[in-house]
Amino acid sequence: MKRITIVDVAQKAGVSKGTVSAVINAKNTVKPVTRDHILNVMKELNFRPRGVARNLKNGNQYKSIGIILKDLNYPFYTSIATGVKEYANSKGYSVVVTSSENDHECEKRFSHLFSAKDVKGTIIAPIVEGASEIEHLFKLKMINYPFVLLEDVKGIQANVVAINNLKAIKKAVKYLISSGHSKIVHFAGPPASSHTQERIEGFRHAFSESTLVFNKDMIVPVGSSYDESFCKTIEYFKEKNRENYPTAIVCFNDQQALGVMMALNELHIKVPDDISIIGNDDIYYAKIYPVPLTTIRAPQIEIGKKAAEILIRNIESPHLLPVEKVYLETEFIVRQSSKVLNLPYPKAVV
Amino acid sequence: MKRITIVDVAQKAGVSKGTVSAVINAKNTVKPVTRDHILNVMKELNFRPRGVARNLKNGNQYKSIGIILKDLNYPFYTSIATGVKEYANSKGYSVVVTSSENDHECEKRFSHLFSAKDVKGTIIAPIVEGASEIEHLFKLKMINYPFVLLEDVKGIQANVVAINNLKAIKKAVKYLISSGHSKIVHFAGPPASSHTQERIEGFRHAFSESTLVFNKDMIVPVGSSYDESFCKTIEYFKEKNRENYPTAIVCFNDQQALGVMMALNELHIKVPDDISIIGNDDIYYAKIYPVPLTTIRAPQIEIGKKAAEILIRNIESPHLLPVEKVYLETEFIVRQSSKVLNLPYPKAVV
DNA sequence: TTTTAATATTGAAACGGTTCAATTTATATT
DNA sequence: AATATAAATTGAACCGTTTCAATATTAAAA
Repeated sequence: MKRITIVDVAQKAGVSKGTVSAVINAKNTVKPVTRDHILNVMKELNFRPRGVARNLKNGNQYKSIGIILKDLNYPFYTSIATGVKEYANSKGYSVVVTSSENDHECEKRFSHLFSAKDVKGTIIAPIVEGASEIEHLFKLKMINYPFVLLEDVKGIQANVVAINNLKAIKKAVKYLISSGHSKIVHFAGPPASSHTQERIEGFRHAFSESTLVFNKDMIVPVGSSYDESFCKTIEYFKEKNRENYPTAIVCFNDQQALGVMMALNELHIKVPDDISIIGNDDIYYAKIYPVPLTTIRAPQIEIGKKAAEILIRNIESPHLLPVEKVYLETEFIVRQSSKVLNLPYPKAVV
Repeated sequence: MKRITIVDVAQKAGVSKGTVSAVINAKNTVKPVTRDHILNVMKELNFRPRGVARNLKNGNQYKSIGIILKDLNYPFYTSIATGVKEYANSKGYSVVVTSSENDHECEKRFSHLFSAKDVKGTIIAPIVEGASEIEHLFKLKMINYPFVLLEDVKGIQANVVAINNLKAIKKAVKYLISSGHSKIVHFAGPPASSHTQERIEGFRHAFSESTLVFNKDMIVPVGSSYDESFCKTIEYFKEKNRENYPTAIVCFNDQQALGVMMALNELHIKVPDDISIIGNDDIYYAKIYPVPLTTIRAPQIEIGKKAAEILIRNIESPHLLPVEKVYLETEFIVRQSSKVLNLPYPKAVV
């Protein structure tokens, strides 16, 4: 079926392309009767002017950048998007967001989509699992399309803004150790995620730098979703005697931590009196809970802003810029889900 | 500064446009040495082929639709987006999401952006406050650009998929009344939102259909954010004697309800023993709380799917389709934040 | 070396609008 | 009615790519 163009409208209405164009663009040079007639013909033919064609001549009416997240329903990502938006808007860019839903094909499709739609640059939370395919990133590089990754990807030199997961977890574990915890476990994230590996690594490192010894039973495979974590937690504690309970759990992320806390609530295990819980990310909902969550705050807004800053710098530069890699610091936030067991120097009784 | 085009590259590289184009498109007809040379020139000039121009000839490589939400950080909206995505993906469309952040200018900008970028159609959560401007919607209509609204907007005939707020709240209030509550209040949403008005209206209606009488002290202006609702709740109860406490609060939405519950927790008022709380929306996090929230479930996924269905039907139809308006039913979900005070026919003691 | 086949490159015609100087038509003025 | 002016319409050039038949170049075969 042939696509309806402005020529079809012009023909059927018995006018020139120029006049139809004037109607489309609401110019006031068209005689009302002509205008109405053309409008009618447009409706009859269901003519929809192609944005692409309109913009070819006009150029950059609207400047925009894109973000490809992994999950639109996890507040961590939407907060990053908020940061991106803040910076981008201040520079006159609109931001469009998409989510790959952890699907590699989807990520590829979007990266092409954005470059095809003249979205000037894109911030990508890349799916990196094992030997991940990155030819789509190479394609973007080839056409000098500006992009920034939210996670380092091996095998390609590209801009990155991320946090240091290893260091972050280490800080948390060391805090627990120094507050007298010795039975600490890590509820790990989804096996495919690179974050999972980095956080396990950080957990282990913390032990190697302390007097405690690491053993691999300390790593419990759990996953990141609330439901998974709720179920796995119930299982985990059902199989154990009370004297073998850990005194602290370092969670993969806050969503998991919330699942853990709900499960413990169900099991009548008190947080933080019986067990300390530490989350990761500091999502919005981590505060909205009767026992606010101690967590490792990733500066989500800052990540977004920094990524947007680098992206827009690249977009606006007339010449190709060298690659930048930025790792932002995390902040350990103590709330009420964790507890100091004993201090190195016990408080004197007054 | 002049924009770099494929002609500049061709000239500098001493080849024709066609060859450069072949390189850009990774055709294997180019001699490696030529290819490398052209690639170098592209880098030197920082040449970025314009997607718009590439797509003009190519046509619809990628089909996509857009969504303009009001707030990317409120799970209610992102759940709708998830529904949209499910349907759209099944039909081969990619979905791009934006948020107007309750800013009317932003909404306008995006609606133009999408139509300009050849996003085939858009689902819009319109900002309707007072006599809201809707000329941008008229503009879309004029060019027969397909769109679906997530809220009815007065003054324009357009596709709508929404819920019946009035009916929903009414159902909840009637439930409370029939379970023996008589001191019921409504914590209202942001004054500018049309939802706020509709929900107040529903609240009032429920009374007019019962033996209880409505008075306007039952409507407490609170707002929708967590922080606002936390503070206002503290204030509200600080000013009251215990005997004047309501026995039930119908909240504007779940986020507000969570703020209320946290505040009550702070005030040592027990939910549901002292007060019943009813939310609205049934967002994901309404379940993730030690006292799971009784709420009025808006079928978010379904809303998204239905909107996408109508949108895509319109996109793919060769002729202009008549306007559709769909109102989906809400579901009242009783969890643990509400309590039956006394049944109409008291249970016999066995 | 010539012929043939395979490979690489060219360049003009699209793609579907917008723009704007030139032209035509309508209106107002003398 | 003729002229000047204003309003409406036209149409060719243009935006920056891709496409593909035609051509030029190179490699293989005779």
